Amino acid sequence: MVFRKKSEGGSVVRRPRKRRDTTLAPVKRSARLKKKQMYALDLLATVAESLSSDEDDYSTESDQDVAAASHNSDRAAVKAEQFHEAPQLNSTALENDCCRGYTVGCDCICAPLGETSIRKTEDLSTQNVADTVEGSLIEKADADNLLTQNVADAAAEPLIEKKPDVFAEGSLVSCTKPSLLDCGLGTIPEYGTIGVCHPCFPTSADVKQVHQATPAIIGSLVDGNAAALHGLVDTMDLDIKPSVLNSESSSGVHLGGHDNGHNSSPFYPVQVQHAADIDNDEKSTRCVHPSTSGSKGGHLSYKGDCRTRRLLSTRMRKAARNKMCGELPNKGSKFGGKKISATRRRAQMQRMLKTKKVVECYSAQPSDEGVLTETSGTSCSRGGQDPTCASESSQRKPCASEGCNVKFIIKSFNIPELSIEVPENATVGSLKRIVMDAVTSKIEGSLSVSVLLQGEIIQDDNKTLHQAGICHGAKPDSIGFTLECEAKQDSRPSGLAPEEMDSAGPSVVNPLSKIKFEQPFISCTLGDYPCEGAAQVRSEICQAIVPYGTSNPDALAIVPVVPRSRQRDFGQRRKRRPFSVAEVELLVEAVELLGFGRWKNVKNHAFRDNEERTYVDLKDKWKNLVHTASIPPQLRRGRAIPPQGLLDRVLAAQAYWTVHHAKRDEEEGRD
DNA sequence: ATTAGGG
DNA sequence: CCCTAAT
Repeated sequence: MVFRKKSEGGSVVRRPRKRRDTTLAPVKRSARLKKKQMYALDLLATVAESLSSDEDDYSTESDQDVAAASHNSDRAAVKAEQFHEAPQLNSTALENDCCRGYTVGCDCICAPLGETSIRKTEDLSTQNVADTVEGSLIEKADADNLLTQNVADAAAEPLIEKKPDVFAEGSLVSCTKPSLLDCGLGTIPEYGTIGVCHPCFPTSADVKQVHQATPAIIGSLVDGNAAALHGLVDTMDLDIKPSVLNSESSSGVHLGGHDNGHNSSPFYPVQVQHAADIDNDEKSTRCVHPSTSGSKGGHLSYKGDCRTRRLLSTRMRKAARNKMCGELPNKGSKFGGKKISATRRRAQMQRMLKTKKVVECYSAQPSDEGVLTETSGTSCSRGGQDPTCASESSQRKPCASEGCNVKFIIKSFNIPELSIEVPENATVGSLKRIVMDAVTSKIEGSLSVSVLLQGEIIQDDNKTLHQAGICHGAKPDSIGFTLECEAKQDSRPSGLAPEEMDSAGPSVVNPLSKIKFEQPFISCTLGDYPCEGAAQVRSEICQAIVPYGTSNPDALAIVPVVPRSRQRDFGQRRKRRPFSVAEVELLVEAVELLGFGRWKNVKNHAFRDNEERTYVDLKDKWKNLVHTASIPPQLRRGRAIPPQGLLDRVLAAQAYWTVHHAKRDEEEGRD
């Protein structure tokens, strides 16, 4: 619903489904308009139709939803604001403070509560786990939020309690810097790749074969909460770089749950995705480091700052817009009347493909019968208590095997990058400990979870899913989650959602509940929904933690979701490289000579050899220079402000060429 | 591919 | 710096 409103906010009539409400150039506009209006009518009709059908669904279901949801939380008591804009990232156990954010990818599969009773394995210990799970869940059966915590606990605890294994990068797990990978861990000149995995569940025979993509099962029987789910964390890649290189410091930690088909829970619907899924064009290794995929060495840094978040969300929105455009491939020709459409749309499609990879790999692919069957059973059993289920079931589209049971899947989540300094004489053991500490210190923080619909973050926590537009009508890739890990800064779990705080009370803080996984919550809550949507978490990495680990090899092989190509790092941008004074001087010189506006010439004249600076950069820089120069010095902010003399030249050149351009234009106008 | 301009 | 529109 949210996105609908947004889309309606634009000029729907004139340009339905247009990505953006931008102004057309005055010229040619009228010419295009007729054609466009005709198309617009068609599209509008289509949109209206779909909207009205959706509305019907809502009208019949919303009341029940509200009723169903009311037991969950006091709507009035819950604050809407749930996002933490100022994550604290500096609490790593390491002295190194240049944490950029490491990435943890996870495949989290949600398990409806009832599923815990389903066991397909004879494995005794697995069964024990199931028992434990069942027990723990029964205790809290009616609190969906608690299940959420359980999942989070399960995912988090192994990280905290288990020791990582370290292995050199030759193993399956991932290279981060392909070009630098040839160095062994011991002699790392610049980067080493360290895999961190959790020791397998005791009953797992595959523990030692991490490099063969054997999933390590993490889980704990000790704690009832944690036992609720089994996380699989199989790999974590970590780039370690000497501090000397801090300027480029980028360490990536990848917690990759992985899956080779060797593990999925017999009693949970598990959808696992290969590590290589995301970057299947990366041959045998998956390069998960954010910096690998960027051009010019840009890093995807999750610094947790507002800007980054804003950037990410912006991009997600845009990606969503792109997707929406892409949803009408056969209608693309309708836009053909616009000349620019062809190339631009193609470019958009390319971008879209890049960003959409994530989406695609999140689309639950119920490739396996057993798993999904279990899912359906649970959903329905759960739904039985809920009137919503029945009504929705009747309305749900008949969808083969998956029925209403495709759950939300969190493929991965990002946590702040971690930079680790390790003395050369460090032992493997100490390295493991360091990595472990670093990771756990991050994980121990909290997860900030955002729910995205069509790329838009749904802010209102009190909305029912239907109200939020999350319903069976939603496209599988329309639902997304962002999980951002925030380092623990104080004892209070900042990642807790307001309602969680409300229900648990500030004084009752289960240490294991600090990490909040929204996804299981959604899965369970939505179990009654005929939701087909698979949740997606945007990140450049695709998996890591797979709960409900099991040693059942069959279950895992089931769901190899193979993405088309390596995912573009979402939100990645070029590494910021402030102009040096020398560069500014060059630029000023060039502009003094050539004038502003012909940036290609300026580039060729002064920055020909500087690959880093494009003419667009120069243009931008000039713009900024003019702005800087035009404001009083007291108001100037920033580290490297060019000397006043240079700024004066900027203003002079700007003034000169402005006049010059004006004269020229005037003359041209006369001619 | 360039240029311009908003964010 | 990014993104988009216009050329």
